Amino acid sequence: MDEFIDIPNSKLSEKEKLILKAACETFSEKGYNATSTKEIAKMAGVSEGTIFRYFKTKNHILKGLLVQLIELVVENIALPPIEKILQNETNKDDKEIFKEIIIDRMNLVNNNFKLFKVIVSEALFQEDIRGVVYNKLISRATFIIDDYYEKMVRNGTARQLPSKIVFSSIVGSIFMFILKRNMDSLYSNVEQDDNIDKDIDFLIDIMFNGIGSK
Amino acid sequence: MDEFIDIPNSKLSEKEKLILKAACETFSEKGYNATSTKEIAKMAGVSEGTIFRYFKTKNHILKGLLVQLIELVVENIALPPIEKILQNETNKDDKEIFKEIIIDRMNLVNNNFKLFKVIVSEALFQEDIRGVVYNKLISRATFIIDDYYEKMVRNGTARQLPSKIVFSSIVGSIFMFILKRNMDSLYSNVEQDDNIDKDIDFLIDIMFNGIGSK
Amino acid sequence: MDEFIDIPNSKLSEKEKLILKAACETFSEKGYNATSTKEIAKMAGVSEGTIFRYFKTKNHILKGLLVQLIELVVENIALPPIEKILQNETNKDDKEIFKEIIIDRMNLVNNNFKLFKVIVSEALFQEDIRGVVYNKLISRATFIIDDYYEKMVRNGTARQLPSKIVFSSIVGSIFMFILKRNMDSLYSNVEQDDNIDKDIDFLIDIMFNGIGSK
Amino acid sequence: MDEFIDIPNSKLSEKEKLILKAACETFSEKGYNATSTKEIAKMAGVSEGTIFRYFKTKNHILKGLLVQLIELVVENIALPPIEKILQNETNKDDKEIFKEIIIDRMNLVNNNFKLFKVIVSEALFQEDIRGVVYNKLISRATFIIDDYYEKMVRNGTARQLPSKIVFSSIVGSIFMFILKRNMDSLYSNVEQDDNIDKDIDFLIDIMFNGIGSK
DNA sequence: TATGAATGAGGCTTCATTCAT
DNA sequence: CATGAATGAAGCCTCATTCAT
Repeated sequence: MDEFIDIPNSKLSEKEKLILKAACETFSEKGYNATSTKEIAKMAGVSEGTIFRYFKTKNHILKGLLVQLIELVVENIALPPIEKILQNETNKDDKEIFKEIIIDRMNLVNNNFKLFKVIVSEALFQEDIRGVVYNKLISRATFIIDDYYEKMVRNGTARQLPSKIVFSSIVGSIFMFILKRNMDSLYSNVEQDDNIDKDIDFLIDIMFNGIGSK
Repeated sequence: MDEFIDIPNSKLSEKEKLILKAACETFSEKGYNATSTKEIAKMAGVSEGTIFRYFKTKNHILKGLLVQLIELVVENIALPPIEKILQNETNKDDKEIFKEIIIDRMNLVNNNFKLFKVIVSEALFQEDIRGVVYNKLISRATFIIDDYYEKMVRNGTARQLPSKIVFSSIVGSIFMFILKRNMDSLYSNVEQDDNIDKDIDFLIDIMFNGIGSK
Repeated sequence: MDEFIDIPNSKLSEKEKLILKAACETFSEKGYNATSTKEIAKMAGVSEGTIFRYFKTKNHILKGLLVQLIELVVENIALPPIEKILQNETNKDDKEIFKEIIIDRMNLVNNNFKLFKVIVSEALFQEDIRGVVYNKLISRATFIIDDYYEKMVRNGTARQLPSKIVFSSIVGSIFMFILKRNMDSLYSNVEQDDNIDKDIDFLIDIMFNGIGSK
Repeated sequence: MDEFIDIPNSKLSEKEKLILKAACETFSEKGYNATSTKEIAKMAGVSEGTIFRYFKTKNHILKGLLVQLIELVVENIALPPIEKILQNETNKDDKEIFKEIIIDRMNLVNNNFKLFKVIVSEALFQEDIRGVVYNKLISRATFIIDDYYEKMVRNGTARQLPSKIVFSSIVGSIFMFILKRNMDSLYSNVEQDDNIDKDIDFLIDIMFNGIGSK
């Protein structure tokens, strides 16, 4: 329920990358089920038959994307900003570091928004995909956040609270922040004063100090 | 796609309700595309032909569900707790009221989780559904939250912040809180000390005061 | 390995009969694998989709034919001529009865030659089909022949020999007789003096008395 | 179909033999149509492309097997035992010679059972294959048997009967004898007292003297 | 000469939708 | 109104065959 997705040291061939890219594109536009292998083939610029040389099944393409996503996240999980925090040896303000992380993660999500969208949407209905997402990604993210939060508490920069609630607040806020930005840019016809840097400052401010007055 | 969704003051016939209920059930389990009309028919206990007497198209069933969702939310939008707040005349603590609202909304979501799941997952890929969701639900929710938040500011219980960031924080936190609870109950094999009441208190605490120490 | 072919009290619908007939026709001409369901559909005068309302799978069509064959044989297994012999109460000469049986069986085979051809050819390669053919048909036929032969021995009209060799001789002779007649009529361009009645007399003569002189 | 089968004095290259062997193996297991060229390639230990260097078409592989079969039979057709008979100069009993032939032929068939199976099964459906089988093999066998039988008649060891009926009896008996032995060994779970030598004696006994008492 | 990647036609099967009963 | 048989378009996938390397 988990290990049947083996994450190979996936050096993908050029063709495989082409196909996955095309699949990600079309899946994210029309959804997995509504996308035909013929469409993927056309977008990838290969014949339909070729797809099945590289992916036994249409569903295996999805799994391929999942593997990509996992690698992407895993590879990025121990990146500088987070290392810094875990090492906790800078003299930077906690909020400053937090901001770096948020920006870093936001970029990760934004740059791979389609990939996330495809995986999440299919995780809703495919048990095995869901299992992998939960075990490989969510539980890992939870662990990191918890670990980090714990450090903050020890450092005296955060107060003692149930970590799972803290998780919901932090991750939920960031997630919705990203999501809303994406949707607003699609739907809102009002021109936006898009000062993202300040926005993130506010977001962090709320995380640390809440919305309550003093 | 087909044509625009007109939200009738829909008094649904018994059969229509049966079908929508069955569709909601199966869609939420397998997804819209992966569900056949035959399955819906069987689960609803009607013939396949009957479905098409009430819904011109399979996609119209989905639209039917959307309409149901909208009515559900709209009907509940001016409910007592919110009224209280908007009237702002109680002597209750703001947090107390907030908690009531959260619990109320959480119940709404939990009781209709499948419906939400179906709509959200399809909104990801069907332009017209997405449009309706955004315009009828999200923008409305935004408006309400904004309005309420503004009151709090005026009352001096909240400090002045950009409302869209406040929205992300509040809605994101609550959303993730609900989502995580649902997922943990599915995947975590650790027995949970499920003290939801306290958890919500903490959630609100964080909203108002942040996670920062002092 | 045997019972998954359940022989229903197969009152076949008109459509099912049409499809099976068409399938038998095309299978026997081109073979099972080389026949497309589209061809069957066209020959049956129905749409391709219709086929799959009645037969879950292309292979189920074959199974359907097998069931037909079994019914055909089983229904015919206790027919008058054989009954007569088993009752053994006529004053007819054994050879006379034998001849009746052969003619009767030959007609059975000739009238359903295509059906036999299809089943036999597929039994060569499909394990489950082969199992059913062996258990339902061959072993049954063996039993009948053995039983009958034993009677002849008791009656003193046949001498004591190993029954399985007797089986090979009798069934093999008849089988090849039928087969050769069919093939000759296809390939031999010599006009045949087709005196089947006399031929059968000779065939039986050989069975009873061999080809040796005196 | 493609073109006529020319039976070259086929000295096959090593590769060709490998491919034909592999094809014979897989065809006999799964049937011609159900076997992919990729499977043949893998079993032959060559690449798929190589196959098509040696055989223009998948069907040409089958033809290649047919040629092999024909050579096999033709080469064996004038073998010592038969020569002996045709020369008719031994003092051995006719039955003795007959037995030798049967055993010899049986071995031929048994050793090349898969090849026979493949050819026969495809001859059922491929017109050109069938033609070759009939003209090159069956008519030739008929001729031999007829010739031999005629000699026996002249020698006084067999009585005068229509040769085509004699053919059916002899060939059918032997054929069924071999077939039944093969099937019984597959399906019968009863342990067999496999005294093949005696069995053949009985088979010949029946051929010469029939099953009738005295 | 040998390889195996690439192709695209075609096979089996599903399914939304229609319509006669 | 309700049914469910019929349809045929479209989907996923296989495979014989070609061809650049």
